Amino acid sequence: MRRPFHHGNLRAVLLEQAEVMLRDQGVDGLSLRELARQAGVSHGAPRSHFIDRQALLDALAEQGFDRFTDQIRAALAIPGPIRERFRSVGRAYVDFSVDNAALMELMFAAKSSQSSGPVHNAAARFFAVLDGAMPDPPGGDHDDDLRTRFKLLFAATMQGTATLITAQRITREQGQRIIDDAADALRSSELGAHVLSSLEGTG
Amino acid sequence: MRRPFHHGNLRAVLLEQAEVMLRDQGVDGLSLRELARQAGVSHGAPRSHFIDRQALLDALAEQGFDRFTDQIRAALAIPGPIRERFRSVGRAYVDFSVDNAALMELMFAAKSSQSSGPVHNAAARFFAVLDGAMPDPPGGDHDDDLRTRFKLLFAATMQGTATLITAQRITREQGQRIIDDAADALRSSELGAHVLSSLEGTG
DNA sequence: ACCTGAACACCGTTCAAGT
DNA sequence: ACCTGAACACCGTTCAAGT
Repeated sequence: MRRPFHHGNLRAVLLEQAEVMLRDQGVDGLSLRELARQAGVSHGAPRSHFIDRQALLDALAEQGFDRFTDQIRAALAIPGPIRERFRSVGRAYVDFSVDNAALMELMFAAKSSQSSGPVHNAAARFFAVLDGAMPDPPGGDHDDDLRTRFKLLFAATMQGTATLITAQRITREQGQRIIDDAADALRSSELGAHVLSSLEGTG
Repeated sequence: MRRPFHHGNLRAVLLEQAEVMLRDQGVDGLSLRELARQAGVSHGAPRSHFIDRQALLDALAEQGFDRFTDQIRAALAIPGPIRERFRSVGRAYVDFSVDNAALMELMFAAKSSQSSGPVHNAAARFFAVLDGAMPDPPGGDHDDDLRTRFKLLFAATMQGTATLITAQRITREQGQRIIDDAADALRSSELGAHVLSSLEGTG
């Protein structure tokens, strides 16, 4: 029972194994030839599905953004007051980032910050959902600039917390505490007061 | 006038060129053989100064932490009220991180988060100086846990801001705004009130 | 349309040998 | 102590040829 000439499933298998390899060995350890070996095909075979190594990394980044988006969406689905929403999103953001550290590097790499293409679109979808963490106030008389500043401040805190945990400078527990403190500090800040006043009781 | 057998300066030259290469091509583009070529030595020569590629990367990370430390120290040297100190440190942190993005990756890589060795020590010195952004209150009756939480929250915000700029998700100007907003939000927060009350008028 | 396999130009690492 | 240069085992990429 020899393998057929056509694998039939190669692209999916390569992506799946690539993710395992990425997690275990990091980006540097991700080898196309090793991937081909594991899939039982010749080293030239991946070329039919990914034009080069970067194309495979881009596909991983795209997939990563989609999964990340799902996680944030799930966190947003949990009902509760606005403070609880932020904590919930923060937890989801940090957890995903820490559990997929090497993947996050790919996703946020300058290379992947393309101005078009599938990765760009997946990233755009992600940030759109993340924006949903703070729904538009019912009135509509909000200051868009203040809202942006508020959101970016929280996004930066989440991202930084994730980086510090991944770099093993702080523990996961300390990271969780940072998120909680950030949610509190933001709420009680002048910036937060402006932005959140019209949202109280929304979630 | 042929080159002498002993380069005499090879280690320093390799490190210097490696930093240029790191900035221009990223970590992936940093090749020992290319480095040797530029220095006019054989490809085996670097071995006498760096046992392997990672050893050179570690040396770069160590150097990076030392320079980063200097930048933070310079920012702290500027006199002013505590709010201004935080803005100043934040600017320095973000500027260095963005201007040395590839180097920062090395410095914060899990590989470099060693429990001993020169890199670990350089990192420890850095974080000690960063701690100095918030000097011990004169009274001494402060809550150490609250201070730690306060510092980590600000550190996470700086780090996250830098990452978002490097990933080209936000502009440098937006990043600067985040730092300013963070300084304000922290100050007016309950956490900030507890921690900073005994420090007002210190700087 | 998908895969093979040789070929090419790169790597990092090792190590005996030279100065 | 420092450097050379051959050797080895890996890469990614290209491309004619096979099915």
